[in-house]
Amino acid sequence: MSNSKLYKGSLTTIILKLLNESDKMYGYEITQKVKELTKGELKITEGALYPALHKLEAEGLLEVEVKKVDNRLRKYYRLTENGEKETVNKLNELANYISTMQNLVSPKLSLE
Amino acid sequence: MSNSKLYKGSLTTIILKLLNESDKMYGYEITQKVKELTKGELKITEGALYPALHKLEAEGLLEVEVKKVDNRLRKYYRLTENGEKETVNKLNELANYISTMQNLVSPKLSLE
DNA sequence: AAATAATACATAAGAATCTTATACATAAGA
DNA sequence: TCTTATGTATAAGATTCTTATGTATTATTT
Repeated sequence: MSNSKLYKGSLTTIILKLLNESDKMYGYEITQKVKELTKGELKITEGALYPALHKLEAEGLLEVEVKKVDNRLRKYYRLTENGEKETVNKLNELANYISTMQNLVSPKLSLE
Repeated sequence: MSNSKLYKGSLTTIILKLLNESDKMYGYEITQKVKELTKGELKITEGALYPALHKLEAEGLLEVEVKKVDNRLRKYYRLTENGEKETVNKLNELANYISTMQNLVSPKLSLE
């Protein structure tokens, strides 16, 4: 995803949030969207993406619709009801993470 | 560390930053400090911490000083010169990560 | 006095997530 | 024609963490 290890664990959050905005998306589209939105900072590899999508589907957070476009296969994913709930959870977790980490690394206001 | 998977990959950054502030610390002290600073949000387990410290030492980012206090062993860690440089890198990576993720998940300002 | 919690370190098996490599297939561009 | 782009998929290996276990001393509680 990036040379930084911090992105480890973030992929699910990213997928859910993008699907929450875009209604339905297919895998390759997600990789391109992320590359575009982050101006190349973050590149989702297929080896990470597809297993993640399959897992989310298996967990009932995503549902699939297969389409053939230009004689090529596309698997469109969209959030299920549980998927929408989980999106809220994941976004809260991200906000918490950011807050906690900022608190940990920001120079403390010293009272001495 | 937490029920949230987002913390995966953050431990090194946390350790380096704490040592950057506190000059020298020992492992158990780090776990307590993190618990205190995050008000219990984040608990560093020994199974994660000690291997991480050993790895940082092996990489030459930390150096160790063993002391006996109250007949109990303490291994004080402090940043080496390279460790200080790497701390800067890690903090930049964190700032980048936060910025990128906020950009990804924040509702976009639509121009349409 | 005895049991438990706290302090202090360590490692090993397994889970989870990602990288890297490979595979297949079609369409578009050089 | 060869490479790049589009599109999905999996498998081996690396990395990081969880959970469990082990050892040892000191402090606290029962």
